[in-house]
This record gives sequence, structure tokens and C-alpha cells, in this order.
Amino acid sequence: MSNFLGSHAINMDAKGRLAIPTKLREELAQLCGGRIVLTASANTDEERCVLLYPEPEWEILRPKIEALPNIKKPVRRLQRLMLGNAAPMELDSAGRILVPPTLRSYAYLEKKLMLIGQGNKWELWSEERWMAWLDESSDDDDVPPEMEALSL
Amino acid sequence: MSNFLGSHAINMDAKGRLAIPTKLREELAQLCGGRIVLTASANTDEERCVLLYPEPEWEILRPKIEALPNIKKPVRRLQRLMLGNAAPMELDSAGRILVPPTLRSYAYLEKKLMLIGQGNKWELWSEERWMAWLDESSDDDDVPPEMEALSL
DNA sequence: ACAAAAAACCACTAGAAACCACTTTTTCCC
DNA sequence: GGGAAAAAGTGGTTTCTAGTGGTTTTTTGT
Repeated sequence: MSNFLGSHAINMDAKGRLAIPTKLREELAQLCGGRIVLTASANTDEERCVLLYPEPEWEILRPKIEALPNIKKPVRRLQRLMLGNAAPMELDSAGRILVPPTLRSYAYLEKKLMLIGQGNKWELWSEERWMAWLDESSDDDDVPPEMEALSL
Repeated sequence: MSNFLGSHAINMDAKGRLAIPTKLREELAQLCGGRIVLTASANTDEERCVLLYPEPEWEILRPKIEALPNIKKPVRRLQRLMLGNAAPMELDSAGRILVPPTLRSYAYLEKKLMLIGQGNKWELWSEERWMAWLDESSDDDDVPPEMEALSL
């Protein structure tokens, strides 16, 4: 399936639209006919960003999220964020997408953005916040065993 | 059936009316002829919001709530909140609904509201409270294993 | 220098929000 | 209890902003 790598610096226009890089445009065209889903990431506040899934990937994930038993608060948070912000859309004739206002403000998106490939999806960050997170995130020593086992 | 996604920022007017976004209006029109039911959510106090069901969804849910054996207090609470606040209504000619005063005050609704898609229903929040809940709910580490297992 | 892509720009449209006028209901006082 | 005043509800119109589509200019890479 999809295997997105690398990153792009992109500008958002005054109306909240951003032009998908042409390479990625073509990839998305043949992968899902240009149909994608934007939604909010449900990680910590420092990691607020917009997630961009090709539609088929989203349709794998969505039922799993909906099926979670939601007695526990973190589950309701995940559902409210990821379902409550999901926005299916297609690229316009110029290969652009309009990011919904709620997502724009959630992820603090202004003009300068970073699009980060994450295998099955892309992450869309405020460039400023992305830079800040890179600096700040290095000092965490709570490493799960799966990661310890990795030989990079 | 219905699968509501995404969210909208909406303003309530001075008389407690809010205009349903046109996209959703059309969806509701063909789904249930514009007949919906508003009621109160029965979660924690921090999550007080108004629930908006298309009538058919509500009619699936209502008998289940009514049939619950109500010796235990939480059940009576659920029944009193959800049955006792249920308000069937139709959109007016301009696609607006009048939120009953009791629901307005229950969910602290003032002017700025958020409408959050949750699959079979919508949640209507005070914008201020919605923001606060997002911030406050992130630092809860009581994550059930089903959620831990998710790869987003 | 040329071609392609990204960014900025501009004109147009549709939707939301504010506004206003009118009706009905409730409340309070005589 | 009746009437006046206030509040709440209803319907419609106007204004303005955000969304949409397209074009031009600038930048980048070859």
C-alpha cells in the first residue's frame, strides 16, 4: 500500500488552501483517485498537527476508532478528535485542498507549513511548531521495549 | 446509516437559534426529512453538551434507554437526562433550530458553539468548554489496551 | 535560458451572521 | 381577573466574510 517518505515545506494561501506538491499529487491520483481525508492528531498538545490519509487507509482506521469501547476518557478524546475533525476531500483542479478552519486553528496552522511523510499517512505541521518540537523532544528516556530492540 | 464526520464553528443568535450548515442541512433533509431530536449528554460534568440525533437514530436508541432496569442510580441519571431533555424538532424555513432553554443552560451554550460529528450523532458544545476539554483531557494516562494497540 | 512548479494575486459566489420587524406567550401590577 | 409591559419565539432581509475558481508572477531546477 502507501509508503510516504520525506518532507516538504509548503505555504498556505490567505484563504487556507495549500497546494499539494506535484509528485505527491500524482501518487495520490493513482492511489486513491485524489480522495483523501484530513483529521486531527490525538497526541500530546505539543504534537498537534493535521493528519492526511489517502481514503483507503482512513477506511481501515475509521472502524477501529469507532469500535473502541468509550468508557475511558482517553478513548472519547481520541474519537472526538479524530472522527470529529475528519474531513473527506478531493484536490481541486489546481491540486489544492482547503484545510477546514477547525483543523487550521487546532494545529496552529498559519502560513508556513511542513508536510512530513509517515508511511501510511502525512503529518501537516505549523513550521514553527515543527521546529520547536524537534528541539524539545530529544530528552525523553521512556523507551518501550519494541524500540529498544531496534538496531538502526 | 448516518456517519457524521467533521466539525463546524457556529454562532447562536440572541434568541437561542442556530443555523445548521447547508451541507448538513441537505444530509438531514434526505436522511430524516429534517426531523431531529436534541437531548442532553450523560457523561461527566466536564463533557456536558447537547446531542443531536436524526430521528431514526433516536428511535433506535430511545427504547433501549427506556428498557434499562433502573435500580442503580447511574441508570436513573441517564434516563432523566436523556429522556427528560429530549426535544424533537424540525429545521425552520431558513434551516435553523431553536435550542430549548434547559439544554442551553445545561451545556453552558452562549454565543460561540462547536458542532462535532460523532458518527451516528452530532455533539454541540460551548466553544469555550470544548477548547478547555481538549486541553484538559490530554493528560490522562488511563489508556485501555484496545487503544494502546492502535497504530494510527 | 528554459520549463515546470510553486506562490501570490484577483474576481466572483455562496453561505453565514447580524439585523429588523412582527407575533405570541408570560409576567407583573393594578 | 384584566390589561399593560416585558420577554421569548418566529420569519424574513441585508450585509459581509469565507470559499471557489482561475490567472499571473516569481522562483526553482535542469
